[in-house]
Amino acid sequence: MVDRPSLSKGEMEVARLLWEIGPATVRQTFEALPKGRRMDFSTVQTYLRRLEKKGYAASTLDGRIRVYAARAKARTVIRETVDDLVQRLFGGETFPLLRHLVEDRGIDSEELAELRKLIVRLEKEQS
Amino acid sequence: MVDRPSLSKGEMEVARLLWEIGPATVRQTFEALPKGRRMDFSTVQTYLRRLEKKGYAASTLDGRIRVYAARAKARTVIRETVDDLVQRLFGGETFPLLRHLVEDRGIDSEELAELRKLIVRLEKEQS
DNA sequence: AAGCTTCACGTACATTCGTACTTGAAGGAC
DNA sequence: GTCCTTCAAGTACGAATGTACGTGAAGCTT
Repeated sequence: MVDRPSLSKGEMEVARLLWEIGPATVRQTFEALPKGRRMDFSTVQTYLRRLEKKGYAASTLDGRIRVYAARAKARTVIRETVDDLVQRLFGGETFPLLRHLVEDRGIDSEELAELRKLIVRLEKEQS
Repeated sequence: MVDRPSLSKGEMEVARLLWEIGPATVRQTFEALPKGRRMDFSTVQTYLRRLEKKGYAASTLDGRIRVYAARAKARTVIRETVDDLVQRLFGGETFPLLRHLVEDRGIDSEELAELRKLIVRLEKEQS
């Protein structure tokens, strides 16, 4: 529907923070960065500005402080992003990515159980 | 190990073709593009050149024709790429991506069965 | 042998990206 | 009311990206 330019890697990180902590100031977003991920305050500011320009966020001034809120749903952006990746890296096939995830990277038994539940549910729905 | 600059989206598409069809000339790669994916011959050429420069491919001249071969394994590149995505878009958690794949996008019953087999096998291995 | 076709190779060029720094206003501390 | 801190907003700037075009040599066609 709305056609937005796609997110760059850096923008993605910041968008994720916005989804996680809800509407937030630059500083709050900055502080929500995963420890170990160093990024200048003003870099975060730039990303937020760019997110707004691209239509992924909206901001308002609260007094003299600007507050950013996500405008696109995480689910939607994830779908678009993963679609694109699947196209480019897997030629459009989803399953290889799925297989990669469960085979080639540590999935612990808890997640495995969780996944199994998911599958059982889906199998029921499909029958 | 080898530290390569990451692949851009366009480079990814072309790298995938190289993995798929094996060592290939620019033309062969060009012709392996999915129908519907228009890209100039010389754009493909540029991507192959850049893949080589980044260390993902190697080429040799066969007479006057240059032949490109993948140098990085698909599996490795996929791991790196997906790792990066998971970091940025999911804050490092793999499971949400997995859930997205099975829930939010059509997975048919055949794939579901396949996935189930995978899981059963992994559960055995883990126990 | 003259002309088309196909390459390799170099070059181009606007846009986006990552990553900030600067300036000036507003608030708070003392 | 002076100084320090914190913002917003503007600007910066080289590297990477998407997407080609130009040139000149080699080979193919007739």
